[in-house]
Formats: sequence, C-alpha cells, structure tokens
Amino acid sequence: MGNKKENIIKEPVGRMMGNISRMFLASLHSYLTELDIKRAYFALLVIEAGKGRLIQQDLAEILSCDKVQVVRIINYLSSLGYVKRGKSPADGRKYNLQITEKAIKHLPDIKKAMKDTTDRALEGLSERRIDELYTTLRIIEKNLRSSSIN
Amino acid sequence: MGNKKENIIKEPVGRMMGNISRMFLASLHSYLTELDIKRAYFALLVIEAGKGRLIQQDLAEILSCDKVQVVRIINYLSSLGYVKRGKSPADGRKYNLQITEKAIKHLPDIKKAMKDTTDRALEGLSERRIDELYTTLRIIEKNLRSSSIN
DNA sequence: AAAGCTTAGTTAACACTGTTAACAATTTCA
DNA sequence: TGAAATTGTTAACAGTGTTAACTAAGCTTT
Repeated sequence: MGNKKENIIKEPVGRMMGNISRMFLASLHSYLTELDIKRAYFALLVIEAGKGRLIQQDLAEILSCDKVQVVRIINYLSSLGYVKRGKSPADGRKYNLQITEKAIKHLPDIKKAMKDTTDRALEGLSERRIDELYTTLRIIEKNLRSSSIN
Repeated sequence: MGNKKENIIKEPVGRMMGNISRMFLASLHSYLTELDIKRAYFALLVIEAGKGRLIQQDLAEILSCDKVQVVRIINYLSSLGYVKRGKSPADGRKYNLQITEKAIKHLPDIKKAMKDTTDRALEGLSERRIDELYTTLRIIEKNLRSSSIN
C-alpha cells in the first residue's frame, strides 16, 4: 500500500531482467561462500563440457562476450587453479582450455548451487510456464540480437 | 549447425536475462544517439511521473538501487540539465526532484525509443504471452528477493 | 533544551564489467 | 613470399554495485 513501486509507471523489461540477473548471481554466490571462486561459475561449466577441446574464442562466443573478457575470466580461473591453458598442438595461436583436479572436485557443488538457485527463482511456476519462459527469452534474445547487427 | 552454442549445456536464466538486459539498453541508446543523455532514461521517466514530489530516497526504492547510485544519477541528469534538486520546504534534508524544460522537450523521444525497443524485443509474441512474461518476471523477482533477505 | 538516535544526502574508495585500441605471434591464402 | 586474417594479450577508460565514513537536519526522550 505505502509501496512507492505501486504502478506509477511500467518498468521496462530490460530493467526487470537486469535486476533479476543481479539477484540471481547474488543468490548463487550465497550458496558457495565456502569456495574461493566467486564468479565465472558458468564459464567453468562450459569449459568442463568442452572436454579440453574448447579454445578462448569459442568461450567468447558461448558467453556472448568479448575475447578480452575471456582473457580476464581465464586468468581468474587459472589463478585459482580451476583451469589450465594447454597449447594446441595443431595451431600455435590457440589454447585448449582444460579443467583441473580442483575443478573436478568442486564442480558438483557449483552445479548443485546453480540448480538450487534456479529452483528457488522459478518456485511456484509450472513446468509449462517455465518452458514458455525459456522459449520467450530465446525469442527476445534473437529479436534484440538481429536489431543490433543493423 | 556449426554454432558452438548448440546445446552443450543449459545457460542459467540469470545469465540469459543479463544478456537481454544489456542488449535492451544498447538498443534503446541506439534510438537516441542524437540526445546528449546516454543513460538513466528510466530514472528520468520516474522523476517526471513523481510530479516534483519525489525525493532521492523514493527513487532508490523504485529503481531498487542504493542511495549512492541515486546521487550519481541525479548528478548526471542535473549536469546535463534534465533535472533539478529543489529544497523541500517541509524538511531541510530532502530534495524534491523536478524535471526541467529541456527534459519536457525530450521526454517524448525517450518514451518513443522505450516503446520502440520494447516492441522490437517482444516482436512475434502474442499479447497473452507478453502478459505471462511480465507475470513470470514479477514472480521470479519476488522469489529471489525473499531469498536474499535470509 | 541537551543528548542521543534516525533519516537524507554526499564523498571516497574498491572491485568488477563492458568496450575500444594497439599489439605480437601464428596461420592462411593469393 | 608477402598480405591478410585469426588468436590471444595488454592497457586504458567509463560505468556499476557496494561499503564505510561523514554532514546536516529532524525526532525523541528525559
């Protein structure tokens, strides 16, 4: 009732999603306070899934970010001993990204935290509604992506 | 086909929304290149809607951000001449936020850009689906908010 | 009315993110 | 071979999110 947010004006979708994104990350982090790694969780999962065949360029594409940011992420993850850069035998410019024993040890916790945060975020939503959300988000992503090419 | 993003792994909702949020803002900005104001568009709309009765604290609540960030936003908007801090007659600590003539002049463009970006983002989605998206986002926001209080 | 708490706003600092430019090393290709 | 493209790196800059310390004003309690 006294809530100032009661509709004076409609908040743009972009803003709503930005807020959610931040809260999501905060929640994820709160599940993993005992770990030294504080970010780049998803990057680590992608590197694991790459099975040592992923290079930094691939990661940039998957994370939809700049190669400069990938350097930062890999520097961070390797400084904490979760990832190693292995020289590609075929192409001297490339590095094959590999996870370490330490990463293997902690990945289950990270995956669990990811699942728990997702479950918490989507609590009270039906399967159908969740599927529809993902589909909708992919459509929006595509719409905005194609607009930014112009 | 050669797309590296083809499902190796499921991207978390939080990340998807973060990406969309960034693209949304980029798109919005691309509609308004001729304006000197490059951010805080929504804040300006909120201040307008406040009809000179809004104080910085209120804005922090509505934008769900820190009062420190509000100072930055108001400094920015007033440095460009879109907003003025008016001393509250009732309470010497407060400032009533007011938009200027310049803001009144440019608000229609900003609103149009906001609408165009939203339309573009939501293109191809039915009314029903859009409503459901907003509802779903509000639920997720609430879920994550309540979790961060703990 | 003085002492102490609360509220509104400000300043400074720090870490992180997004983006651009310049560059080295390597590979590709004409 | 020489030019162009690719991969990764470094440096720099603006912007964001967050915390701590602070001023000024108002409220509360005695």
